[in-house]
Amino acid sequence: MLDKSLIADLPPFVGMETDSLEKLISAAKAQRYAKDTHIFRQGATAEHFYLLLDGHLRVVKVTEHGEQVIARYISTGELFGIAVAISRDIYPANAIAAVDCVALVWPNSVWQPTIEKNPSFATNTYRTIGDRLQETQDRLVELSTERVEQRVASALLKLVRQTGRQTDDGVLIDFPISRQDLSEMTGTTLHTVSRLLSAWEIEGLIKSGRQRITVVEDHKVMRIAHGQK
Amino acid sequence: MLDKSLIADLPPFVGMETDSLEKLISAAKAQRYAKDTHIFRQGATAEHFYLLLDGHLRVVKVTEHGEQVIARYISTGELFGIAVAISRDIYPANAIAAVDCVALVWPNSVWQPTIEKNPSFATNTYRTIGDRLQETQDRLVELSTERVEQRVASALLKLVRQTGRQTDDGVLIDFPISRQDLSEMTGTTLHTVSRLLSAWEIEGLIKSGRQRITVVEDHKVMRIAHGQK
DNA sequence: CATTTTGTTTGTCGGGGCGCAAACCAGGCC
DNA sequence: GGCCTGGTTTGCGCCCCGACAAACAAAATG
Repeated sequence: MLDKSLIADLPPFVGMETDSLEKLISAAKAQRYAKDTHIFRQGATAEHFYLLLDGHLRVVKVTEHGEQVIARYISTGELFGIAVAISRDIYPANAIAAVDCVALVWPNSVWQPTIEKNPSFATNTYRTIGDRLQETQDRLVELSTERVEQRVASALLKLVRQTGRQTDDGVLIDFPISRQDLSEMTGTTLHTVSRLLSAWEIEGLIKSGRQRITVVEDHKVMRIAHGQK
Repeated sequence: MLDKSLIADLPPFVGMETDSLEKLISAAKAQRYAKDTHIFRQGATAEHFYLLLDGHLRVVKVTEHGEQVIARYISTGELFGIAVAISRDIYPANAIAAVDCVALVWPNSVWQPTIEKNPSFATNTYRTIGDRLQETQDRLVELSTERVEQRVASALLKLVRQTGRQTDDGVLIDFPISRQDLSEMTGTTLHTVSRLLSAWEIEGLIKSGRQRITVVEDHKVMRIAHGQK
């Protein structure tokens, strides 16, 4: 049996009353997802919504020509797959575990009553959706007006902020991320990303290895992201 | 005094009970906005939400370097400026009248009670927000993976679908739209847009004049948008 | 009607970054 | 340990498209 303490302190649930919380958690199922497996697939009918208890996953849109675009990364403590909140009956993207993950899964039928009984939960989740809309629009602006160099730098900083772990070298992005992934976040090719990272490594701004990136001189990366120099 | 019949049949309000509708409309103020004036400004504190009763307006993000990106066009019957729905306290963009417009204006204080009393209104608006999120993400994918030619063609088709008016030449986009506007919708320059439109006009796909575009051969434009040929 | 403003067209040039290809490298796995 | 898969680096050539410039056309203004 799951305990409400698992989620009580997570942002989506702050302000919820204890009994509502207990009811909610009792309707959940915990589920493990191995690295690189799908939690749900683009185009599938949306029957559940999720909370990521542990791990990192990426939300990926696939075009009809097979190209992939990473819409966002989801980190521990975030809701995802909440198609039901915006009345969508299919998932608009794939969700793929970037590392081994644990998630709570609810059937969509739980959503409506929960929203109605818990205004603070409703507010929290709609704010989340707003955040994501805003973030997506910001990326749109970025993609429209800034050059590759700046976009890759921004993406690095966003990942660092979201999932950075302090090490003695600098701040490490705390899950495996390839050049290809970065290119799919920034609308370019892995070749270009590779070239940029190589250059930055030589200049000492970052350290990187196979699917590992550590930001050493975040000031300088920020300068690049903002187009100075 | 405003009458509820003004809005009763509009999508956001379908399913609302008559007395709620009357209450809502009685809290509204109608307001006229001349062409090219701002309804609200990016960064201003969000104190109202709006419904466009007549006209067309564009939602424009401005970057710190002064470049503009058109997030979307709003047409008659749509809600806009609903920052309050997603708990934002400032508007994330400018709203500018593309033609003379009439809008209903509500103070934000009306929002919460209306949402709570009218589940169908809540559902409708959250679906709208979902639609906009989805649309924004689709544009992100487009911008990441498709070339200028396809993006401009897609933008034309979207405008035609949203605001097209049948004429004997073809389908006219029913408000003034410049090459510059199109470039700000598609992440390119007005020069490139001008060249593309000129070429398409010679091939007979469209007819265009100063701030006027008519799509003649929508099949062919669709083919371009989908990258065939 | 003359003038100014604003949108549009068109030419030329150059470069950023993509496509393609090949070699390299690190881990995982047997 | 040795193979092999998948990630990374690097070189090269080309082309799309952005930058700049200038002329033009059509409204708007008075």
